[in-house]
Amino acid sequence: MTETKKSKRQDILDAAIVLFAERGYNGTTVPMIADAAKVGAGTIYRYFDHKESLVNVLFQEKLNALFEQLLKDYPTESSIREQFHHIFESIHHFAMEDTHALHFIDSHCNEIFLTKESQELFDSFIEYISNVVRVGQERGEIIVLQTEALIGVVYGAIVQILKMVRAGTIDGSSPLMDNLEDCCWNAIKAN
Amino acid sequence: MTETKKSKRQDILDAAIVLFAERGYNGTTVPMIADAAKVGAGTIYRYFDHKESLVNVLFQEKLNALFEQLLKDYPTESSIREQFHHIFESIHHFAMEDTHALHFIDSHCNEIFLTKESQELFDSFIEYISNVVRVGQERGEIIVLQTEALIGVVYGAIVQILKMVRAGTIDGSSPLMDNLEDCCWNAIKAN
Amino acid sequence: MTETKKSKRQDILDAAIVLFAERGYNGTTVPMIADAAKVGAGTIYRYFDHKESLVNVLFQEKLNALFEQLLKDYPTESSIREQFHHIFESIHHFAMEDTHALHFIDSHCNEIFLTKESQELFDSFIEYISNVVRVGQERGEIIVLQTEALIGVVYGAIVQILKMVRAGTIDGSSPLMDNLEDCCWNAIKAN
Amino acid sequence: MTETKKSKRQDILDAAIVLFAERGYNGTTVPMIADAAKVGAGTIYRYFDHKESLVNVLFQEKLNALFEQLLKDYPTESSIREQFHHIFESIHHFAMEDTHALHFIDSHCNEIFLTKESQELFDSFIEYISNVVRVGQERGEIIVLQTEALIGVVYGAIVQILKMVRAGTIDGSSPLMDNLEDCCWNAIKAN
DNA sequence: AATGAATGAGGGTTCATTCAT
DNA sequence: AATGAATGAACCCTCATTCAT
Repeated sequence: MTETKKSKRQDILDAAIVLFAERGYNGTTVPMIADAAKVGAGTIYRYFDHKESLVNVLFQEKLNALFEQLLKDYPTESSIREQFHHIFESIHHFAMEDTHALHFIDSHCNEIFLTKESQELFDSFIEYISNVVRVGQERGEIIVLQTEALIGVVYGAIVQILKMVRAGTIDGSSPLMDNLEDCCWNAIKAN
Repeated sequence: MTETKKSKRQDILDAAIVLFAERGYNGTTVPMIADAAKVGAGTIYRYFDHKESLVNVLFQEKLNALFEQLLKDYPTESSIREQFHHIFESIHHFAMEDTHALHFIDSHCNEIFLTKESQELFDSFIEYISNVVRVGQERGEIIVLQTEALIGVVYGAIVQILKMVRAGTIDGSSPLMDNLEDCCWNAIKAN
Repeated sequence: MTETKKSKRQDILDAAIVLFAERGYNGTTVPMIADAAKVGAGTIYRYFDHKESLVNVLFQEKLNALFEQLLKDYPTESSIREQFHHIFESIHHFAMEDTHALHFIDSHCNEIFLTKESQELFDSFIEYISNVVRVGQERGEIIVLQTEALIGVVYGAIVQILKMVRAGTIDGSSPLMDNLEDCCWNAIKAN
Repeated sequence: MTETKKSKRQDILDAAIVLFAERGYNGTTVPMIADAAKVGAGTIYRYFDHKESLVNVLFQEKLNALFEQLLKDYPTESSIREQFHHIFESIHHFAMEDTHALHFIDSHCNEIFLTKESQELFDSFIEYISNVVRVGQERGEIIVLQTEALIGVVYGAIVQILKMVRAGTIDGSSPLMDNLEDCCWNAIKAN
């Protein structure tokens, strides 16, 4: 066959993330995933111990991909504003390339079926950004308020924007997104 | 009995919102709700046609409550900045009074089991705020960018902040919240 | 309704023991039990945590019933021969009253899904008979050979006889059974 | 390779009997057998039509082996007591050589998945012994009671003894086993 | 000949919903 | 009006069997 022949495992992951993003973990049944992935229901269990295992693998894989995007060409030596630009752009880029991943991560990051490992990975992602904010505060580029709160403002704004891009409410291309980055920065910049 | 004797219906709604907020609609079973409400499982069906009906009633009641909070003493004649303050404060107040409601609304507002009516109510809520932003843009108080995008920034930021307050990550009392309101405003104010 | 109205729980147990005796635990499905008991499959789970729980409850209930039969009017002061008679008769009586119970006990007593409690109950049953044999050996009524081995001979013989009665191969009524009791006794009596 | 290289077919049978004896037919999965036999799951289906076919082949092969053991050097001309000795010894020998076979046969001889052929082979085995008992009765060496019942006593006793040997409860070596043979004989001998 | 990935029917179990009490 | 026992459809998962390699 000349069809794109990814592995079944990947087919399953690809089908699952769409459904999890759209319907949530508990609203998605294993047969739904099997149908969407065009595999038998039993096949899913050759690659994943159980449904929870699948969602955790997916969560970690996507979060790692986001993390890699973030760390790629990270401008360690630049100003915090430029680092902020890099972060915003990375997340934006990630959301554009993998339409469902960011929404999936955001809507599942507090669920009780996430393993400790999944939760810690998410925490380390937040921690990474927290450090940038902290340094920005020390350097006087970012206002001095409880760091977590500032993360909340920016994280909430970015994720919501990208949810809207995904929903088609707003357009995810260049001029608007650059302006929205400025908006987010303005929320936390000093002065 | 001298206990607070609200109606069974209210007991059910009160129990359900906590569970829906914490575990999601699909992660919450009807027996769970019945137990938490201290009623028989069958009793729920005397007040609600089915589980979907219950979640829609809850969604609309809570959203209407939020809406009422918003409209109460709304400063129609004031500056957009002052209107923004009112909106921020209203949502904040709502979230403080009813710990689970805002998170419940936000985490369920895109679910497929919401009726058209529920969705339209949510849309009208967003539309109400959109109009404020639009007027602000006309008056030169708010930057001129696609209105929906600005709503997204502010809505995303506020909801995330209040989720963190709920989780105990940040403190929801006065000085910090006032500053965070400024942050949100800075994100969209003109110049 | 004027039908015999035992509890559903008892209906389930009554249906299950027949199936377990005839097809074994693993050869019996929960729907089979539900059909035979004329209850919904879900009803079984109102009374038993899971299938393993059901089989253990059944095992212990039946073994306790056998034990009670054994202890009822037990001739503590009589000769070992008379005690042997009582034991044989008790097991025989038990097997006649509850056609499937003895075969069920015997065919499941070594299964891995039995809980420690079930196993210990069975051990205590065997131990009870062992003590009789031991005393018989001390009194010179029973030959001196490893006690467990003698138990094996008699237990194996009795159970096999009663399996055959159950299968219709032999008749379980008085004259024959008395003679078979003598056979079993002759196997272990002194001289 | 210098390893004992029996056929795959034999590897499968050897693995299967251990599992069937320990876990029962329904408690044993085909992948379990494949793993234990160190063959692919599919390979089993090159040698056996399906799982039922495998268990029937095994049942018949083992029963034939037992039968052969029994017929080897059978003392046709000797006294019934000597024939009894031969039978007891043959079964004992068989059980010592092939630890799981006798238990497998006994625990599966009434199962519904046995083919008519398997059942008839088992019946013919019992019938063979029955004839010995019958002649013994005619010759006045064995008590006159329903033949099947006497078979039950002796068969049940022997099988139970050998199960206990297998379980390690009693020792299967000479002095004890000879005494147990006497026990069994005493159960059915005339006078 | 041999494999083991793939399948889907059917297993044990849960749960939204009904209904006799 | 209120209950919770009862139900059976549908859940997650297993496993006998097939088949491309």
